[in-house]
Amino acid sequence: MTPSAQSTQPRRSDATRAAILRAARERFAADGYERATIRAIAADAQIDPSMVMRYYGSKEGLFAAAAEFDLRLPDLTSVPPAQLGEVLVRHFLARWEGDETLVALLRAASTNPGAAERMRGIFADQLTAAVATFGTDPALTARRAGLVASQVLGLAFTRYIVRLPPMVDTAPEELVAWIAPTLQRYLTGTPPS
Amino acid sequence: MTPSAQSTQPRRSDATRAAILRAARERFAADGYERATIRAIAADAQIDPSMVMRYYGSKEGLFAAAAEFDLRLPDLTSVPPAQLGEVLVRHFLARWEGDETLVALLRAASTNPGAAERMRGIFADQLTAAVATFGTDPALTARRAGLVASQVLGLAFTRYIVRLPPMVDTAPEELVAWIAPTLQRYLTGTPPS
DNA sequence: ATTGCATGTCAACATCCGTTGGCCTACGGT
DNA sequence: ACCGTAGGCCAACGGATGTTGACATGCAAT
Repeated sequence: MTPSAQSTQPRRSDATRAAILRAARERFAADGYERATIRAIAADAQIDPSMVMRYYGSKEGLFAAAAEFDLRLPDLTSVPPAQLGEVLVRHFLARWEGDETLVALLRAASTNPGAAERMRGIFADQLTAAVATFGTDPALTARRAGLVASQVLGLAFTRYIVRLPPMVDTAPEELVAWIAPTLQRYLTGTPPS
Repeated sequence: MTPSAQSTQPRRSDATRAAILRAARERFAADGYERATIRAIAADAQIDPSMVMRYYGSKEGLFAAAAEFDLRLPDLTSVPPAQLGEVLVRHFLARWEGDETLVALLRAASTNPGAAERMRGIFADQLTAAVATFGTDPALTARRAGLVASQVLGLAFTRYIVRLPPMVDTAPEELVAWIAPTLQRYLTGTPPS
């Protein structure tokens, strides 16, 4: 422990590590897991492919590091219950437009089992936990969270992956207006008979 | 034209072609486009990889043949307007469970541009056409169809690809009950301000 | 100044992939 | 019975990919 008494002293290669991670996220988001090659990522980051192996061990390890993600869901207990749906869609849409990590994860989850597992974790843990904070019936929270995930992921899939023209061209605010009632019902609606 | 006067006389290799196509659909559905190798498909069909090339030209050509698909949407004009949503979810769910072609297309669409293009065609053409048969405002039909696609594809993505536990465990009838009102509103609901 | 270690480069290996061309076999029309 | 041709198999090529190891370089502590 030489200069600063931090638990992890800053390494000289941090810039390189960050460049690799940034390039990896771009490539994974644009091409998916298998088409995104280590060589292409290294070229983008202007370093040698072997550095990727040194710092992240393997392609799987690189993806695991690049796909680290937090939904950053707001505290739903401080949201008026009638606006839960609207708040959620707006949050997801903003989170998706601002960070390509989720697109990378979404693309990779279709073919890579590890990515699917990670996606399952994110939505089963973070989203379910958020729904549980205000839910009444614990037996239904998982199902409500799953339904919300189905609509939110469907929105992302059609807008960012398949790029269905109507979903790409529609303004975010209009999407929010259409989809918010759906999430609202999934979250607080009475379950069907 | 020996026996029957059909325009395309049956070839002796039809059984092989069908075996290849069946194996291809399975592999594409299970592994996605890039992980599904021609060698593995040929092994499943118990033939030589070169036969795939002879009959389908290339891997792209094989996929194009294996991903041929028709949604077989029912005639929506003969459906009571209040039940449009329910009829549609039920139809999609049945179509998805009964034919793995759609799963193959869905998986491949994440990474393969051609598959995404095909998916765009299916939903932009077939679904939009079906919605247009009863729609009142032509300017809105594309958007309504896109919203329906977002929920339906999200359902498929979470249930068959990511395999989110709540979406996998829930019975089809209960999913129909939850999701039908969503499609109903996307199809016939009044647009937001 | 010298040593040690992190950083980076270069070349190569082993494997797998899509694809190709040559060759054998057996059916079907004559 | 004969022969053309379609069906099928085998071996190989060219290229790409993940991964590895040996070797250079430069910073930092002694």
